[in-house]
Amino acid sequence: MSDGTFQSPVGTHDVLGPESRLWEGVIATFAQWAYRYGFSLVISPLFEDVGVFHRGIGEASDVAKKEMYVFEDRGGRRLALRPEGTASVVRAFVQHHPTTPWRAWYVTPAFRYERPQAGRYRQHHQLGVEVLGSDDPAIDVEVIALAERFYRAIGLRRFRLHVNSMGHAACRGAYVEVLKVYLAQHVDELCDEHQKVWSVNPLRVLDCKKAACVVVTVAGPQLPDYLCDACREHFAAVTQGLNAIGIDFAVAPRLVRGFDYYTRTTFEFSSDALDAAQNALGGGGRYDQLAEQLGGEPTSGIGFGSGIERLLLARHAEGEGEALLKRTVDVFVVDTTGEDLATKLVDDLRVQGFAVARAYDQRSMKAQMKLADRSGARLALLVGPQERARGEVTIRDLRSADFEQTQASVARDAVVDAVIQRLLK
RNA sequence: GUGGGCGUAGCUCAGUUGGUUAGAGCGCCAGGUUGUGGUCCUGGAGGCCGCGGGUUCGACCCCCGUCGCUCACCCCA
Repeated sequence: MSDGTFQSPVGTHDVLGPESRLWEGVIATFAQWAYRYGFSLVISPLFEDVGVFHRGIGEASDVAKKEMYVFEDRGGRRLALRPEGTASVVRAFVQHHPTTPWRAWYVTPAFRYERPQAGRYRQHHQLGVEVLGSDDPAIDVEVIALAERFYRAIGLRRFRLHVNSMGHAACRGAYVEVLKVYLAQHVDELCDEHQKVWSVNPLRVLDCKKAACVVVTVAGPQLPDYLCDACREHFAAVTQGLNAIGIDFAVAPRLVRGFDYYTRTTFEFSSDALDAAQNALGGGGRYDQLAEQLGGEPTSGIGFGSGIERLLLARHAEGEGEALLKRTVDVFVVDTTGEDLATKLVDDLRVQGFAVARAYDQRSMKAQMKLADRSGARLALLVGPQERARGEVTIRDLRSADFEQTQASVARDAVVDAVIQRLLK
């Protein structure tokens, strides 16, 4: 638009009411579940030294290579807007040395420069958790369980969980060598793109959805077969733990995630209600090298992140959540005295804990009643010249069919009690 | 980064082979009911037809450009 007005930049969006109610619900639910699992909120800057992300997520990854918002500030510092949540949190851990195991949750925008499409934005929003300072498989289980329980709590049902282990540096390294040899023998069978770039990061080929690559990799060496004893035992403990608490999952030997920092446990939740192009609800895994890569002591960690837009998209696709859109108030105050008696009445009721709305601009009784109806209020309180003269307020039940009978006037001093009695009985 | 579809009222959309005052539904405001919502009736406000240029006697309509939205590829959340 070039008519002198502005609009939100490409790939970004404003969320207004009533849709924002859905966001409130999702975030509040996550905060509640994170609290249950012992996590504390961490708030960290939206931008970091670009090195935090380069060293964290890997310079070869698509996100670091071509999707980051990098800029220089007035002091000549090279900064980047966060493309994901984990690297910043680990940087904060390294900087502040909190006691371990440290359990943090976050909700944050994330920025990636890419062409927007369904379920994909330049600014999207993630919520997630990180645990640093222990490699106990019980923690892997808890992190996965939190994600699963949270998804169910917001109403999702049609999703599945895939888990895998990527091993640690040594056993994954050994696997990558074997994979390279295998891929070298089958180069001409790969998809067009990977025929050229497979050797840069052979693990990426496992992630390729093209039929050609899938055929080759399914028949090739599988990562779980190359795990060292320690990693194998760790993974067995994770799957055993998931079984113990009744969480359904499937082992996906070819599941590797987009960021380089993952080790051992990796997992992804995908929605069956969404198209494959954007069915990833969230995922995560263990990153036992990341703290060290960011200059800290070797510290193992694990976390997961989930996109809020995706969660809402998936829930919508499942036909859930629409009922949450309707916001209502408890009481609507109608005042036609011209003396603003509503101001005190509204304040009294809000202090008592009620959600209260009123009309403004001296509108007619009829117009105010119409607003009262649309507000979804259970009760309307009417103050007009008659009530003012008698020191009363008329209470009307907006939900009852025979409102003529249930309408009653009470003394101004008794209004709060009357409302309490009608709404809390 | 590459390609397809689409830009008309706050929202969802009509708009005939190019023809002069651009429409509907919903929403909003007011009145019918001089103090009473949910139904109904009547009226009203609200549009540089995304923006710029071109063709034409004449453009919402055709052409070019541009910006934006959207979908797909890639990758992800």
